[in-house]
Amino acid sequence: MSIAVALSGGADSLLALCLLHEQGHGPVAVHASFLAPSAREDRLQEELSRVCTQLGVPLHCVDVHQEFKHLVIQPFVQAYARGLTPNPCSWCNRRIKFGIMLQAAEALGLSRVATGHYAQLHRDCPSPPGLFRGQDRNKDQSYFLALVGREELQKADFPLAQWTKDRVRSELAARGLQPATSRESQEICFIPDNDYRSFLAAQDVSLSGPGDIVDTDGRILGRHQGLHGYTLGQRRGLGIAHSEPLYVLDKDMDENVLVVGPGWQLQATSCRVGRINALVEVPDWPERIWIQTNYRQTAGPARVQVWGKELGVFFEQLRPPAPPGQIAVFYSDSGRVLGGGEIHA
RNA sequence: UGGGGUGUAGCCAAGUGGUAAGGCAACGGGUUUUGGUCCCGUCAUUCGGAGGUUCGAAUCCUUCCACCCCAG
Repeated sequence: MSIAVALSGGADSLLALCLLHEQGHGPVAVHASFLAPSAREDRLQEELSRVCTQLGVPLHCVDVHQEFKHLVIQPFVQAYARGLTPNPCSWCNRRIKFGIMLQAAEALGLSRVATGHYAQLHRDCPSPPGLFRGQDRNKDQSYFLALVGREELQKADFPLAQWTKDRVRSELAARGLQPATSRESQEICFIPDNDYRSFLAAQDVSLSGPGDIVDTDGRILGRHQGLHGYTLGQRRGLGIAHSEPLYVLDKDMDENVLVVGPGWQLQATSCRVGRINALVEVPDWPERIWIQTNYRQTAGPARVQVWGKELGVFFEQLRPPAPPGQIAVFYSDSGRVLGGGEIHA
């Protein structure tokens, strides 16, 4: 009955709040600050307070920056130190938005949490809840929600499921509302200037130093500045003049060597996925599923095999390999999220 | 020191008299709630230096310089 709306400051969650309010759900806005207190955060809260007053909706601000640090930032840093390429947004959705924030909402007597995600939730389907791609395929964010547990998704709500991005702004304008933050949320929210390498260097963690860049024959082509600064499939930043573009093919953490090669060598036939979050029990998955390993990537057909706690995924066609640490999401033909997990080596 | 070769942007490189291709790298921008990818744009008034021939030279001539290879 009572529902919390996770209000970030952006346009999407604001419209989600408006919609629930207008539909008579009597929502309560909950804003969680992920970062340590700052003047910027204070201003944001003032803005949100003003907007909520204008709407006539109560606002609660909760400080989750300690939890965010332990559950998102530190795993992010540790993953990079181990040579992985983490996806903090996916874990944030699981652990913070539909973890800590959901708990905070429940503590306030609210039983559900709505967000501004572009994804659809169907409760009337086999083994509910059914998480589906958003109506706006260009803005679909189901990818980032694939790690959220079934129990938590039962308590979720995505009011923008049927919406398209361009309508959101005009609808807000029609209501005389302006998002508190003008910029869309993009890039890693806890990293200034979008410079994750500098951020890592400032952390209390040991990272590998410079080393050789070699081709698949072992010829030394250049130097790298620490393997954490590179990810599988990366092209830019290698600084190697060659007859054709070179991409990162492998990170050898033991030898501290970066292996590069031309684009045609960047092809994979399979991958291993662990830490599976199954939204549909794996035995109930269709024989042929669609795997997506990046937010903006067309999913490709594949078959899966259960290997203990992992899934072996076999692609029908060659696809670019996904870096270990990234999130693989499995879809059905109809765009239902069957589950997600973390890419292993 | 003889003999041969080469010198075009950060790297590779086309261009042999008609007014400097292309690739890579780099940089800038676009797309994007991760990292990346991808797309678009910018990037030599100048061809090792100096003279000369010519209406006109990176391209021909002279000379100097640098580097490489083979002889010694």
